[in-house]
Amino acid sequence: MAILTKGPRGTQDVLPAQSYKWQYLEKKVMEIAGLYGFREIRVPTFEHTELFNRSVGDTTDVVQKEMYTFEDKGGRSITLRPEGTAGTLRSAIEHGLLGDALPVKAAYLLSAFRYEKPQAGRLREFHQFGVEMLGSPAAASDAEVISMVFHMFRALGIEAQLELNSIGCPTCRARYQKALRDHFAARREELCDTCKDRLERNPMRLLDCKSPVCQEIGQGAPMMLDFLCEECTAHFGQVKARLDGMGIPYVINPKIVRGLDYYTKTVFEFVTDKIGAQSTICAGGRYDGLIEQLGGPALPGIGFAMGLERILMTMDACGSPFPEQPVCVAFIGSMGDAAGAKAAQLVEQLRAEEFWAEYDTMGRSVKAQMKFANKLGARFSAIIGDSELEAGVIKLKNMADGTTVDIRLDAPTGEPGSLVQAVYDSRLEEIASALQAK
RNA sequence: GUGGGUAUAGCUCAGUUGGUUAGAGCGCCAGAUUGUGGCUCUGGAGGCCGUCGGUUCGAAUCCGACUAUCCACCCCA
Repeated sequence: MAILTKGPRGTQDVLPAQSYKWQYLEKKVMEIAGLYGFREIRVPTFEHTELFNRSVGDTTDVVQKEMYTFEDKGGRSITLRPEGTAGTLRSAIEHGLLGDALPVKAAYLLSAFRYEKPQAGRLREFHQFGVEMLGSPAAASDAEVISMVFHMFRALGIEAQLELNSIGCPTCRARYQKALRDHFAARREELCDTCKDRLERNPMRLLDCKSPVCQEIGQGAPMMLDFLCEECTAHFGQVKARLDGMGIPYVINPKIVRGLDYYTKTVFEFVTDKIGAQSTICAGGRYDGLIEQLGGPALPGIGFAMGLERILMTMDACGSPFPEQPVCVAFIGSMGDAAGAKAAQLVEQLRAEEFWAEYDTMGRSVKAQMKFANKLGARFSAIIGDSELEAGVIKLKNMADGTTVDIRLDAPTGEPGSLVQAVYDSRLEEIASALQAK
């Protein structure tokens, strides 16, 4: 197919027939976030490359091989955001948000970009909803953020399992990584090639290698949770206690290792078994040193992001309910110029009352107009021709049962006999019958 | 970056051991007595059979490369 008529690899169009699902999801999560005090923040699509190098981390895959980085015409190194936390924190620091009452709670809906090989649930441009809660070191904030996700998923009809871990603070993690290196270094030569590399760069990744040999060597490897310092142990205990208290089920998964460098202490993922290999639909954690590292005050923070494409896939797989799409209330067809102008007037009256209404813009036959009205799912239709114009009356047809009522063309909008009034009346009957049905 | 599958109409897909003008369903358009939808019937439009090369008298069909796509690894949301 010609390059002009094909979107770039790893991108996806949301077509009109599907966009209502996105609108529903975005509205729902933002509403719930609002109940928890999170207000929307909007940050740029691109940032200085250095911001991501510092926050996400120089050694991570995301920074090393997945960023869309380019030089702008002013010679600056610019990167399309691969995630939302860095820009959000940069913005909070830049605008002094952290000098206000704490905690600062911000929520975002954004697109992010990573140069990866596309597969199910993984795109090069993808969309995230996420929040950042800044300033609170307490386990209560970890629990609040996690419980918010829990409630969002319940509202969206999503089944997912919460997995929880603590990766400690820089101090206890350093001790742990040393112990881990010692464990694997003893049988270094048997490890797979990537794991030999991991041994130096990111030893915690050794634990979830799929190679049977590496897994076997990993048996009996030290566990992070056993190396947590006193403070980190206490914090993790409090998070679990809070979640228990709120009745939020979780499993401890000591193998959760976030791929972004900034995480400390609590890390968590919500995973589902319904959408293929890319099963993490929400992930986040605490990042206590990050704000300071980016040049802000020494304040802790916690946040998460959920991948909206994956969320929608999960909702479809779970059979989650979506709101009904709006239906066309009336199609006013016409024959001839004068009638067409009148139809347009009538339709505008309905639109002024916030009804979806349509008229013919194609110059089609009456039959074709009716067919189109049917395709739109219009509740009512009418055809205006010379005789209707002369009589000043049109027949408004109920498309469901074929019954008609007379509408006076000259009746003002609010009066009986007018089109708008007839539509309102019909809705009253609808509501009444709906009530009776219950 | 590494594997494997796939590539025919807007969509979902047939297409025999290579053999004439490449098919179906859905969708779209138009008709089936005057100006009325759904159901039914009839007709129509719409394809460089992903691209390039090879084998062959002859390729949608066999072979190769490329590209795209899907799935998995990896990574991550």
